[in-house]
Amino acid sequence: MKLATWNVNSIRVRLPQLLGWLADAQPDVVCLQELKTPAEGYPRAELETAGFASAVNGQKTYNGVAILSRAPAAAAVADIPGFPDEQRRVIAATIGDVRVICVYCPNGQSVGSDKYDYKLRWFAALREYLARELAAHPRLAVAGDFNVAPEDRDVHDPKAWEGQVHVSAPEREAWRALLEVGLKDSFRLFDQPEKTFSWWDYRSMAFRRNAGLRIDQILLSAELSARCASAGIDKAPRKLERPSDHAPAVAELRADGKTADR
DNA sequence: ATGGCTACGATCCGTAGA
Repeated sequence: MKLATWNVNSIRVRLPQLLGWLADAQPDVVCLQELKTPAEGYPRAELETAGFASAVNGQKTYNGVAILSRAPAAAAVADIPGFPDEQRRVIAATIGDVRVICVYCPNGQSVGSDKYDYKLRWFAALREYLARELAAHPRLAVAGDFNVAPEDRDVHDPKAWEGQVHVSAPEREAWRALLEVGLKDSFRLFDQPEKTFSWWDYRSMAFRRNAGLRIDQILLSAELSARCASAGIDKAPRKLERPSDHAPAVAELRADGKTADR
């Protein structure tokens, strides 16, 4: 199973690029963030024609998430159960033998702001949700835009970013607390090229300067980590005309029953 | 130099993203 996550920054604007990337990259499951449309504006039919079912949690203008899958998705659950929130940031579904949770974590705006406090409360609620889900589903993947660069090597210029939102110590602790329930960052299961990022600012030619952050991740339970054959970032869509500011993160899982050679 | 770009929705600017 080839699993991906991509913050598309408007599904309607990015649909041609998404369809092109689905055809090129041939993923089996794709978590999408920042749809920026309610369910009625979601291009379900076009994606079905491309071979993908959709589990959608949409919202007008902001947020919005979906899980695309070639195989049917079962037991879809929207949002974080028990955490009242107007913002549509989470959708979960089971595809084959894997429970997939797609997340669009809050941005946080600036350290100390109301939105930053919301971000930390939101992460605490997500952690409790993931602990419950992991107990019920040992084959769990949590993929999305976490809006946290976990380590300095995930930041193009750690000095310039020091203490800022996306890298502040409380955010990194909140991100790390997600792993402590029993998840691993698939990207770090493998040697990776230095300065590999998943987001680049639209401004100041940031992509050309590779001035980015690695804030999009695919977290895997122990059972799925053992099945993970590769992980990386596909920068190709970021090079197109009118791109999303994010590139897809990808992880390949071996079929059940096979074990890693490593 | 505290800007720079993109998307949205309601206008011709404000909000938000990261």
